[in-house]
Amino acid sequence: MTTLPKTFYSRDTITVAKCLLGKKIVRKIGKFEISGIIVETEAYRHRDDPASHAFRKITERNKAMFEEVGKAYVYFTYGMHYCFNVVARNSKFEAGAVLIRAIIPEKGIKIMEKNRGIKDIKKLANGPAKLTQAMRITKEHYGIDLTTNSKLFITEGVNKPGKIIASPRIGIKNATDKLWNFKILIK
DNA sequence: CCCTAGATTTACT
DNA sequence: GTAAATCTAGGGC
Repeated sequence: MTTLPKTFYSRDTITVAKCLLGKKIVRKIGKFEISGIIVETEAYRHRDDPASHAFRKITERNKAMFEEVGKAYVYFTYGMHYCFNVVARNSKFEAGAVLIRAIIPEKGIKIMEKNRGIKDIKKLANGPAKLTQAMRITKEHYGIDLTTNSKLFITEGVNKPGKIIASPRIGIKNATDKLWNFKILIK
């Protein structure tokens, strides 16, 4: 299982968002391993994307989106939730990231159930704040390099994602005409 | 099943 | 001060 390289993330943010579908997120906590297949993503870009955190200017919160591709951008919102993004962009943009919105749990399901406090597998990680809670991703992962980190990284998963469904992004008010939410149906 | 409201921190129109 | 890349519980149907 090889970790996805920097070159994977050095492409257009939207391309990376689509290509991340079907890939696998691996999280190691002590000797335990948690993993899941990515089934939904959203692309957030820079100057052409009013819905992006990076649209206006660089700030303390969004600065990771301007840093090296392949890093993690974790932000805190609604007073109680973390969301997990991967920095990705080509050379045309100064900033960009892909929000991981949902995964299908694979390994470590018992740990995820414990982290989430529920047992319904379908609801374990089917939302951006749910998967961070299930995998224990927090601010301490802000800015880590997913291409070199051994506790949290992304590898090849199922190779053929099949049909990709494009939709408007969720929970935003601007740029709802852009179909930058991508998902696949498993089974 | 669908809809509504509340939780609670951060960042800045 | 208020809106935010959200989730859950609870009530009505």
